Amino acid sequence: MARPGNPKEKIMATAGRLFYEQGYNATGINQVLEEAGVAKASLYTHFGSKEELGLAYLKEARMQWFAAITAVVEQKTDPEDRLLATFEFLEKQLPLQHFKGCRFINMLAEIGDAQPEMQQQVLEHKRKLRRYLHQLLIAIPGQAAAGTADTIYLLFEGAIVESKIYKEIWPVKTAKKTVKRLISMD
Amino acid sequence: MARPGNPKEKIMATAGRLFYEQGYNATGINQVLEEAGVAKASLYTHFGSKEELGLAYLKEARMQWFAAITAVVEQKTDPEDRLLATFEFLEKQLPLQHFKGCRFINMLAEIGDAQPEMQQQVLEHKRKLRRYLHQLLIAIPGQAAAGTADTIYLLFEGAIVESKIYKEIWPVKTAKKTVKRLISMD
DNA sequence: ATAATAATAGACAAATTTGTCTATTATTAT
DNA sequence: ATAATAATAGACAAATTTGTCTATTATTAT
Repeated sequence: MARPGNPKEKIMATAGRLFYEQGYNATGINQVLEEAGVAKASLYTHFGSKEELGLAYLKEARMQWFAAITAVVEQKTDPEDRLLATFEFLEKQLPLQHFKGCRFINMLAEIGDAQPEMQQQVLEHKRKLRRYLHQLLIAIPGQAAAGTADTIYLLFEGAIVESKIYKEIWPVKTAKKTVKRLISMD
Repeated sequence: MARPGNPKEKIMATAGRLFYEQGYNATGINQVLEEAGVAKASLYTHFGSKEELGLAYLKEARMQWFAAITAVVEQKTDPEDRLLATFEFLEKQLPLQHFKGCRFINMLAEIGDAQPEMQQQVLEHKRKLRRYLHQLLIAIPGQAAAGTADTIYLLFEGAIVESKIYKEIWPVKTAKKTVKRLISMD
């Protein structure tokens, strides 16, 4: 079961996969260790506890998620195409991940007020996404934004969550269609 | 810790509260028993396992949730008011529940493909909600529906999820405003 | 009143979970 | 080459988890 990379990276990769596939609480540290092919002490020297591993997971996921979505958006030059590319990102990504939904929303459902740092990571991730969509919208000439940016944000988030529930892509397509309609209204 | 009702009802009430507040996996059977003031054997005669209790919880929650939302909708007679009343239901309900979000989406984040019956309950709950919103929309004269009903559904769901993340009510207000705008377009 | 049923307290088991610690081996830097 | 550092295997502990079982008590129906 040896995997490429140093023990810390192996733990991060395996935990990232298992937390997403099975959930944070349903994944034991022993399974992570076993599938990563790494000694238990390595986990506790690099991360102090399971909770810190969970926090590291969220931080890593934030970075990777934004890297992935911006990479797709930056392939486009037209402002409208750039906004719509965020939904095309979902259309490609969600089926590839077997409609497991959003890592952050999933984690938030599992943790409580006893883990404020994790809650904070989720909140900051979503704030950043909200700002990002807002920026993409106001880059389109003649878009006053106002409530429209938040509507787009709600549709984006709704699309992720519902495609998880139905394990179908129509929520993303519907959201994208509505966004097109909204930005052609003003 | 004696609570009103027979043991089965006490377990349902306590599990319903704890699963929602703490999450399903984070809530042990012993805590449910202790807070319900009920013997362990009572749980295992009425429900065969924790998983069956989880399933009963979802079924009960489905019933109660629809009873609550339809009660609010049925106070209105004007079709447009009836559709908007669903968002007013959220505006009232979510803060009262301290923005814990949707019981079904929360549960879905915790369970995997090993619990298909629970997944099915979530799916059927959401299908029913989707149909319900569709019906409320097409009752408004001059509404062709088409994709609009699903857009409203996505905004409704997005509003629940995001108000949980931000612990603020603006997502519901934004969603409601957009729905008003959408139905006055055609 | 009495018999049948339901519920209780709580011991117990088996498995699992997070986390620590030790002795040994491998890797890296000088 | 050698010393310092990193990683390993795995025993061990303490707590927790789900679930079973027993002997006793309370409730309900006749």
